[in-house]
Amino acid sequence: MTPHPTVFIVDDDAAVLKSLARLLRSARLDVLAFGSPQEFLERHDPRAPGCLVLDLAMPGLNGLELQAALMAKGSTIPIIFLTGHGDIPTSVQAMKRGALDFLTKPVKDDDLLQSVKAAIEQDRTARQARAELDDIQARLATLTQREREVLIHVVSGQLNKETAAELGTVEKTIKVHRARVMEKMKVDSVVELVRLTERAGIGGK
Amino acid sequence: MTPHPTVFIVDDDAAVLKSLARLLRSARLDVLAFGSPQEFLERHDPRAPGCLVLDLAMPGLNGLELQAALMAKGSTIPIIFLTGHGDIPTSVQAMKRGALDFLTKPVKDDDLLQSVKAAIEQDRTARQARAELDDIQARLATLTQREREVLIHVVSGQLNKETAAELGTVEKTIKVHRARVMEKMKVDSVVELVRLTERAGIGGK
DNA sequence: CCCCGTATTGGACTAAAGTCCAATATCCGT
DNA sequence: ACGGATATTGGACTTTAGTCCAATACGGGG
Repeated sequence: MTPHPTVFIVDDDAAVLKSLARLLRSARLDVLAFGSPQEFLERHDPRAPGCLVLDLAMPGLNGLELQAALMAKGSTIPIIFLTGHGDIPTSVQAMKRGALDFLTKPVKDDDLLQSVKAAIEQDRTARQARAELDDIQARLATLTQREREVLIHVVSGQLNKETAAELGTVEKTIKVHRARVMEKMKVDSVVELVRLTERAGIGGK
Repeated sequence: MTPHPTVFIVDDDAAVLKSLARLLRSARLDVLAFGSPQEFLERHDPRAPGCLVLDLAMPGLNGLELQAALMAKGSTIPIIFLTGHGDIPTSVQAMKRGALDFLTKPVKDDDLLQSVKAAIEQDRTARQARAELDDIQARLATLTQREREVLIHVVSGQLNKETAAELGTVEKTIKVHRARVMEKMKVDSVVELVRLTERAGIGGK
């Protein structure tokens, strides 16, 4: 079902790459190593679960740039920076942009493993939340334009008669749309409907 | 009404303290300077809006310890660290624990001002959110035990008859409680009630 | 012992929502 | 032009929820 989480490693130093891969594999983790950020950026599938262990200083694209590029591509993979010559402003920058951790070489095996585990866990919960959201969106997508309008009014707490007036139709019609909305959204109470739409950012106030 | 936001500065170096205070005051900010973390910890009122500019290395309590102490006290004041001799692990640690920024001395005036402004703004929105939550909690506090139970069932999407059965009473009684709940919570639709309780972490699923 | 807050219940309706069955009226694409 | 999706509306009820007025019951406090 859900593929195994993978630890992606990007480092231009082949020796480091190999050593990191060995450490992680010894902890029963699936590892995929990349020798350059470009390679990772091109080949990485954002749908793959896991986390990224990223060297900061690399030729071509540095770590922060790769982080930005991934963000731009919509990837939300948790990133753990690893660097030998970083400075404070860079680390702070990385953390502010959402990096999960920022470790310095030489890194203690246990520190890295701990961080990787936390990253994988966070990716897992983020993906789960995302999946639920996608599910809601999928249901929303089955609604017709009119049904969507009615939905908005319903989760705004309006009465059918009010909705009817605002949409230029009669209460009876609204009831029909409303029933279809409940059915398509797979809920059996307005309360559930409110919770769903709330998560999807609809209706608010 | 809402008091002016204040920038609290804590630094054991009197010269730095004075210079920072002057810079911030020149930007029309209210400033309160403290020469030691203990002093700040004792005298700071968590209700005061603003942010904290904190030197990392200080005798007695260092910056991170003060951060922890404030957190333990329930203070959510945004913290901007300022340090001359910090290292990456410390900065990362501070950021992970919620620091808003971590700057290095000598700091560019503009960097600090920018950060302080962001911190004040974040404090403002956090306080606003908190105030709304407190308001909801206050209303919840006016409910009787029974009314609270009914509330839970209502925002779970149950019918009055179901609630009645589970609470060992009749539908009529539930209606009365329910009406009182709506009145005390100051809402006029179940939809609003769901949104309120959602924010207060009640009912979920 | 009486008053107040709380919990309950009845009666009598009004309002709102939901359910079935059925019937038009468009618009769109094959 | 025909079939399907979409939007609308009616009629006829059944369920739920909400509203008013009233009344009983219980536990504390004053």
